[in-house]
Amino acid sequence: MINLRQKLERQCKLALMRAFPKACDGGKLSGKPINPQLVRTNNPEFGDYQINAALQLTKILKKAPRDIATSIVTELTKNEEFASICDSPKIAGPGFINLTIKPERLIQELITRLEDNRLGIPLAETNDGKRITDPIIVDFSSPNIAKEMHVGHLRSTIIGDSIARVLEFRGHNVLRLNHVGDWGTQFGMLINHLKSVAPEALTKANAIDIGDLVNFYRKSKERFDSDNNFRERSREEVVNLQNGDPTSLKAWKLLCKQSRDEFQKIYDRLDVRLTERGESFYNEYLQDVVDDLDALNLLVKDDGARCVFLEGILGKNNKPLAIIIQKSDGGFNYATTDLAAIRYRLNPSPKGDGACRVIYVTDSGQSNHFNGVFQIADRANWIPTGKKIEHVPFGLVQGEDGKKLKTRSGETIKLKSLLDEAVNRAEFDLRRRLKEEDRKESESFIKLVSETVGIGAVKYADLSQNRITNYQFSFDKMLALHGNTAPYLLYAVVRIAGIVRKGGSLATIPKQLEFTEKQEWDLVKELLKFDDAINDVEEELLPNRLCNYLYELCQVFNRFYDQLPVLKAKGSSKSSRLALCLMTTNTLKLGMNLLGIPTLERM
RNA sequence: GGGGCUGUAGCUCAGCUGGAUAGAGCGACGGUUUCCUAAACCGUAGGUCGUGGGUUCGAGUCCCGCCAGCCCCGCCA
Repeated sequence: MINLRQKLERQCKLALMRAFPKACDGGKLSGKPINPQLVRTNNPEFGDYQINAALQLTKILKKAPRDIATSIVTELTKNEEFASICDSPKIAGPGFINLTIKPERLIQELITRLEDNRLGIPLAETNDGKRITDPIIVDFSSPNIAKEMHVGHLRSTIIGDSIARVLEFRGHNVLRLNHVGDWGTQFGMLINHLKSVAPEALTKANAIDIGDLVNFYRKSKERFDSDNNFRERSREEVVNLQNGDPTSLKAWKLLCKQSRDEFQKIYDRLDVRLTERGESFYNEYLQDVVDDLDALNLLVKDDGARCVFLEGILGKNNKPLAIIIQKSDGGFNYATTDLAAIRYRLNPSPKGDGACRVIYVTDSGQSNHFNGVFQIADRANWIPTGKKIEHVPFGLVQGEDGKKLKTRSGETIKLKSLLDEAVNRAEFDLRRRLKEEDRKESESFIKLVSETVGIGAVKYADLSQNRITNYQFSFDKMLALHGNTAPYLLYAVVRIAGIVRKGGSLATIPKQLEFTEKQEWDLVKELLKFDDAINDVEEELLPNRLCNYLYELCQVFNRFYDQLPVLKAKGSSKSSRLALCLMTTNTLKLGMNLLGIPTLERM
């Protein structure tokens, strides 16, 4: 209820200014404007919102908090707009002012949203009411070429996608960038190996399918580690590639294409859309980074390498921490690439993306790195005022033993096999249930439900946890039918679809809604919190806020569903309850969609 | 040695500009189905919010110290 809340906030400020004009003027002068401290209550018995300002003002005003509260309430009730939104405010406890939204106002709000295909979520605008056109970049997923996607890419891909979806829905122009590792020293050995095992691939088109890239990578690494001659030729190959040698370039492109095709299978399955723009894209901008930092006198030669020493961050020996921009052999490394990327992304078109906000979704192990790089970009004045670059870190994926997730033999878990297992388990569970309930379903139904539940469970388990902390991966927990899981949420949607199948129509929205039961009002109020949840995700980039909301909505809905009949209700009660079902299913479908999880009609 | 993150019920986790009695789920114990998918709902038990200070009318939340765990720390990304 962002709009109602904003109106209330305005009325509260007005009331404060009228009740205590001197103190408010003083607050303005001192740069600390007096805030009504309007917050949502945590307990329904205190109404919907509460004003906490009275307690804080006791010192400034030298009055008892309840007296201050009385003065605020007096001013509030004089105001017509306030009176049209809230019942008369109540002073409670040491000086809280409890506000309750009028039921007719809640119904009005609900009807507005029922008729709005955006469910009351506004499009993002600037302060003066214009649409925001500058893109927001979300940099996520970022696997390495010639390697398979593994569990380490899971969180970035899922969290990044959800953040991008929420921003897109709010109307932002979102550029989803896949900053793949497609450059660097490892390509020397890969190209070298390719040339020796499949030279025909470099002369004919589509001559070869490398097939198992992981195996290919492993074999070339083995040779690199054991064969001096091979190692030497690999180093030369890196130079060839960087100098733009056509054959090396062709080999490189071939490897990239192979990887890209493999990645795409996973992205298709996860329904994640990405624009590939690998590290190599920034090659031509690297030298400028060095030159410009040098011109700004930020570069220092140390031990043969050219570095920027960070301010306020000490490394070993109590010396400022150095970030290497150019290696002693003249090569660049990842800090250089990231700096070039920052410049390109923030530079206006056509020399850049002209982004207003750049979001990096990577594991928290890179926090130090981004801290350093952002500081350098800032000191070089490469971040125009009003533009934001932010690291969105997330914790490790751990097994149920609390250690980094590995296979039993200690290897990294492939993303594909992880998804397969989730889907297989969902299928097994579904078949068992069908048998128990003596239901017959087609194979295509079983496949669809298993895939949706399995993949949805993996995504939801990840998203529903605060991303900052490490995340304990458990198939049993994510696929559980109870608790804060994808199956529980999916089931609520299915229940509503069941009502429709049994003769309830959600097609027409009644002009008048009538609610008499507590369970109905609880659901109304919960439904109206959706915009707050979306707002939270956009501001704090925490998708778990949306998950928590959807979960709570399901709990409130299930209580309603369990305790009140819908189809057997009479007259306006039936149509009003159907309207609640419609709003609930619309909210769940949209909410799940913003998490990247499709819903089902039956399961 | 330096830096970052985390520490909340037996377990996994929420806790939104500091606000009233710290919330879920799992697990445990007990109850509910002639009724829209019981894949649900209701109830009981379970917490000195790592620890010691400080700020505040008020601290799980902010500041400082300490303890524990995880991660990172110049020529890989």
